[in-house]
Amino acid sequence: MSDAASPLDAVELGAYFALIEVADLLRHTVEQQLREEGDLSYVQFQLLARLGLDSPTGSERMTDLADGVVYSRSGLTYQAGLLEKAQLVTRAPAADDERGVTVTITDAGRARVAKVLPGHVQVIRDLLLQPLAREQVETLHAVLESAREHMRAAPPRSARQRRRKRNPEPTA
Amino acid sequence: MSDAASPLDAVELGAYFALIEVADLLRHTVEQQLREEGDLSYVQFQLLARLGLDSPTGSERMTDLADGVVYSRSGLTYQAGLLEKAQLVTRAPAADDERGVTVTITDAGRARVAKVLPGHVQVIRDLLLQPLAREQVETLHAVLESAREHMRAAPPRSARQRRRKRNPEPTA
DNA sequence: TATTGTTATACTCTATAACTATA
DNA sequence: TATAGTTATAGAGTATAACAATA
Repeated sequence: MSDAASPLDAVELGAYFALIEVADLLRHTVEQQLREEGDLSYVQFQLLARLGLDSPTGSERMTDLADGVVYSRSGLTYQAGLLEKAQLVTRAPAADDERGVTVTITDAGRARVAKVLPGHVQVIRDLLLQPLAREQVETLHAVLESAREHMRAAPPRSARQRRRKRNPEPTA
Repeated sequence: MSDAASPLDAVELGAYFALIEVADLLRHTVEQQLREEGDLSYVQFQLLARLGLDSPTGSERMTDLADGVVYSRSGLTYQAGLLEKAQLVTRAPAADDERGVTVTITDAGRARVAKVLPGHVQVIRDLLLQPLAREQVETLHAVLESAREHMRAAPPRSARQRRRKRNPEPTA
């Protein structure tokens, strides 16, 4: 609760900058791969992966789908619209709640994910995992998992109004 | 060199997804903070930080400035233009090479960085560092540093034409 | 009244290609 | 010929606010 924010030391700063750069570089490369091999943006891939790999039914409500992928509702509507236009998902009124919309992945959607996945994995391996010892991957996992849990639990300290909480990733 | 890409195991996948989500969440929060407290985008902040905190002279060539921050030359021109319009940097022909342009941070630019830095540090602390033990921060740093080094050295395997190599962060 | 989702709109950012000028 | 940087342009994505429909 000190209000004189002490500067970060070299290790803290290094961890932060390395995190940002590594993630940025990785994401940029993955985005290219997804675009070239599957004509998908990263967000679109995430949505398809949630539906195709995570959901047992291949369906999810818009609201649930938004969690962890998008920061605004209209953003999800936009992306879902693109996926629908590309025939990769369908949208239909939710069975139980007339206000809701259920998004369902199509066979073409599943095929698209399958088409893109090997290349995706390859990028992650080549770019991120390759130089790391197994033990390092394990610590990386553990530490980032702590951070993630904390971030999900702690909404921005600065009392910003909550937007969308973000949630689990595909368990592929 | 196996061409049948074996899938990633749970730990590898977890490390990847956690990395993406943590970085995304952190970046999103930092971007809000920078926008609100300093009317800066993250890229603009990075550029100012390079000039103000890294460079002894407060000046850098466009090309050097691009490294590590931006993926296209026109993108840098655009951002530098915004910073110049906001009086945070100046642009002038390079002394030695008539083709080049030297970007220099102004006093107002330095002031802007100073204004924004405490809040920036606070976000990183609260959101990323707070739940981690010192030892975890150290391993995180070490592991990500390996990954970063590897990424910088290894251009996209898939033989993509090189865009811009990316480089060091502010040593603030 | 609160929630779900869409629409309209405006804006920011990015990238490609064509171009100018200097090395 | 190659490099530095800009410009024109076009497209993708995001967010806010207003709105309609249902709970």
